[in-house]
Amino acid sequence: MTDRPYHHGNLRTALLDQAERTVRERGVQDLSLRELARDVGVSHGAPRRHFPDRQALLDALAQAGFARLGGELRGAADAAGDDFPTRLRATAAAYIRFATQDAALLELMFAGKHRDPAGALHEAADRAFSAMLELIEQGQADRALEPGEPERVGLVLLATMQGIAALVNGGLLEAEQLDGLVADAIAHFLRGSRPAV
Amino acid sequence: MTDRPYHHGNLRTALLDQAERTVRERGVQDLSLRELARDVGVSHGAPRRHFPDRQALLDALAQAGFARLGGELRGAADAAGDDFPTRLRATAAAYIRFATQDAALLELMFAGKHRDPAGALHEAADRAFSAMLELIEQGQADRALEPGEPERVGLVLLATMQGIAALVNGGLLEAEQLDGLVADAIAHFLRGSRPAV
DNA sequence: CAACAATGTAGACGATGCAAACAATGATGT
DNA sequence: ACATCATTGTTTGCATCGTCTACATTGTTG
Repeated sequence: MTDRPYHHGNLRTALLDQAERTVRERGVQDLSLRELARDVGVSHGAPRRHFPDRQALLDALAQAGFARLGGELRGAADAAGDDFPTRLRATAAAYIRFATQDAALLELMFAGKHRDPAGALHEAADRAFSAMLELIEQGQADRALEPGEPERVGLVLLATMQGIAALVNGGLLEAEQLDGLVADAIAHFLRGSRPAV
Repeated sequence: MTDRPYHHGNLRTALLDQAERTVRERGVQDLSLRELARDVGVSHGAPRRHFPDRQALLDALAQAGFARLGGELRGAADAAGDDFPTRLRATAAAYIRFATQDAALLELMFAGKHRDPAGALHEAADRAFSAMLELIEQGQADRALEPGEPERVGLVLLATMQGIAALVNGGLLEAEQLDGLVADAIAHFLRGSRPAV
């Protein structure tokens, strides 16, 4: 019919890219495999070769999202210098930025409807959050945080970030209140885990 | 055709009840208006009289969810006696219980895809969270929390709870770690907002 | 160059959300 | 009591979607 080549070349990544764009603009609900195929210029059955069903595509999207989030968290921390509180604030800001700019994607990552609970997606999440763990360890080494298992205190921090993201994305928090809330939360966190000298 | 009465009597609440059940058991994605109508024993066009489209039904579900959440938070606090930390822990436990038992509903409440950002749903959410605000005020009166705007410190607490819920529901946290994380988070919160006497 | 695997196409099926036309019931005013 | 009217369900139709199967094309490999 058309004169495009029979084989796309890299359909899989093209689909993922376009899917991420559509999810960001219109949400997960509005992501249609058929429309995706149309956007990429391929028949509606083609995506099936790379993603056996819709959920598989969503899982892959979530996994890629964790990879990107981890990179942005590390990048923010690295660019923030050596001072621990500064690094902490920068990492938190990066998390919130990701969460607000890719709200639907974040929702997808935390959807809990995935096919392989203990599989690749979980590993991708752990890799992303290891950036936070390393930050916690630095804080403990700098005696800004009390000693103890980094995982435990890291989870508290992660939960707070994720919760703030949920509030903003849910519309329960005005945009002007966002920065203040993040600052308050970080301050709370630092004071709450300051070692008893 | 069948011998059931032409008018259902209270279709709207019947639909909401069945919808809440289906959402709890199979998630929001699997909620179909047509199946809902079949379950309630009515033609597939009937729900349209009460909910013009699917999103309207979801909005109503979310709104009812906030009402129920608020009730459970208040109930837990009231049943916990007078001691502030005890009340705080009880309220947090109630929040987490709701969040884990009705994970999909909670996701719906925080979905941010609602039709009326500043409307009835927002008010329902505020009413629900006013239970937390009153708790904060008691904590300040008891000098367990530093003085200041209750909204600000309340948001930090709410975000932490919601974040923990997201982690569990997302499968990033094992069930055995849940109670410990909640305890850690509450401890952090109390220490982080203890007044400097 | 011939077999084979990988990749994309085409058509079908059942289910869904939404819309409009129609039917039955309940309420209201006189 | 009865006609009128709004409310509430029913039925039919349509476009879209996800998935499945049979088939076509391309790239690779022995």
